[in-house]
Amino acid sequence: MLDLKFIRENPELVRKAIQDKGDKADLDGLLALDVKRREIIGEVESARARQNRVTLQIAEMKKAKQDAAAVIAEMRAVSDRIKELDEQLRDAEEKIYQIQIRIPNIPHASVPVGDPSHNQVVRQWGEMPKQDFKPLPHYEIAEKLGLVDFNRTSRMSGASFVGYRGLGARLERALINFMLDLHSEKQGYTEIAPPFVTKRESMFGTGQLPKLEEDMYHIPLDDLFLVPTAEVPVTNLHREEVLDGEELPIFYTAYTPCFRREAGAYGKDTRGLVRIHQFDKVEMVKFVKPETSYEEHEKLTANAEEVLQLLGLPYRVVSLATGDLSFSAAKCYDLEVYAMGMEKWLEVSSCSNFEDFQARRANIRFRPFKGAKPEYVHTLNGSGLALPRTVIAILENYQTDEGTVTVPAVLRKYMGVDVIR
RNA sequence: GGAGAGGUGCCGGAGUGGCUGAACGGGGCGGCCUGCUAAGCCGUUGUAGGGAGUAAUCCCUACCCAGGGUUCGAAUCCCUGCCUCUCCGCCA
Repeated sequence: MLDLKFIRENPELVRKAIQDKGDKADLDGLLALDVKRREIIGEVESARARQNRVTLQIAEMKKAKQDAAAVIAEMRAVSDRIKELDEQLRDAEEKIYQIQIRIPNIPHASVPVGDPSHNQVVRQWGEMPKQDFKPLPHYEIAEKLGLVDFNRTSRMSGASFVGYRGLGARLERALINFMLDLHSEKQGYTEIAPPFVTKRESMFGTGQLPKLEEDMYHIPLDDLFLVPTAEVPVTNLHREEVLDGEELPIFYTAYTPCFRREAGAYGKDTRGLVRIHQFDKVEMVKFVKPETSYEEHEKLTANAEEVLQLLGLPYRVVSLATGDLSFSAAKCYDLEVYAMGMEKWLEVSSCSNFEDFQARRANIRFRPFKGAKPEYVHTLNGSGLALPRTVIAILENYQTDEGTVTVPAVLRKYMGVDVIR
């Protein structure tokens, strides 16, 4: 969330951000309430100052065995007035807060302004795959090779739930291990194995709540949420902490399944593995000093790109326009892999810089040096990568005219086979 | 799941209704002193909000896990929540 003082001092900047992101937070309501709030504070604090003075007198009088009844009666009225004002203040602050937490982060100056049609392809990597036979879509390949149990798992858990079998299951596990190994051994990330459910506060910290509650799986009995991404548990690892400046930057990587209700997305991309309620993902999360966050953002994106490069999958990097940017992000690159069978670019990674937006919500700070005031860190995260669409690209781009799938070289040691047949 | 204990400043640890933003010890920082062995002495050491001033700064308010309540007045009493620890039970 944004700092209240910042909003007060830069209302036009905030207004533009709300507009550019296509949001409709009530900025004017907040500004009016803020004026009211400060009026109340002025009054209640002077009343309290008086109360503090008189209360000492009462103690003196009692010690001197004087009758304090009259003064106490007077103070009772003051006390009542303070309570009244306190209530008004609480009410105003709660209303302000409810608006404040719904104001989106401000896009960085380098982000293209406009709706998603203004997304910018900033670079492209790899050869577009070509075959002299008619490539099949992944769901047909998976069906023929017995890699995915579309029908049984739907019967068991509902539509858009998918389970893997045989070499399909092995491919899933191979990809997770390959990605975690790359991030932790070569790219300097510390591996985390977090819980797959979190409390409400953690979902709030990273910005999923309150806006996206209907997209989350919720366990009412314990008021817990299934994680929609490892970003939630891993970023919240340092919630309510003041980190030592020397610890920064902190790089984490984690595998989790991701649970998303995808409310409102029914009928879109329903075929195969493109959009499912539970999918595997390896995530990277960074906690950095503010002045380095944009440099770290580029590096994070490069780290995700390396996964695709090593897998030999062609992709492009898209800088999201303001209208496509998530609520919490200041800037975001999407990585889109090309899948030959579907003839589509599929989003497999979002690499975002949240600046201090999440850090303020989750209260994650650092002390730049000994004795200095704590400042908010900048948080970033990026998928490295989401598995199902990576699997789509592998199955489709590596298919042969014999109906088999060649295993990408880097995965062979994890798969134990060179060809899926 | 049952029973109990507890959450105080950077850390340890006092404090059970007014004089406590908080004793004492440690650490950090600043200074002094010193040839006697990683010593001694003195001082200092939180955050947030509101207001005044060009500013250094000053005034007020709040904060002893969080949120409510009782009271003229709460770190101290009551309620709720969160977290930690111990014992018992259950369990992969």
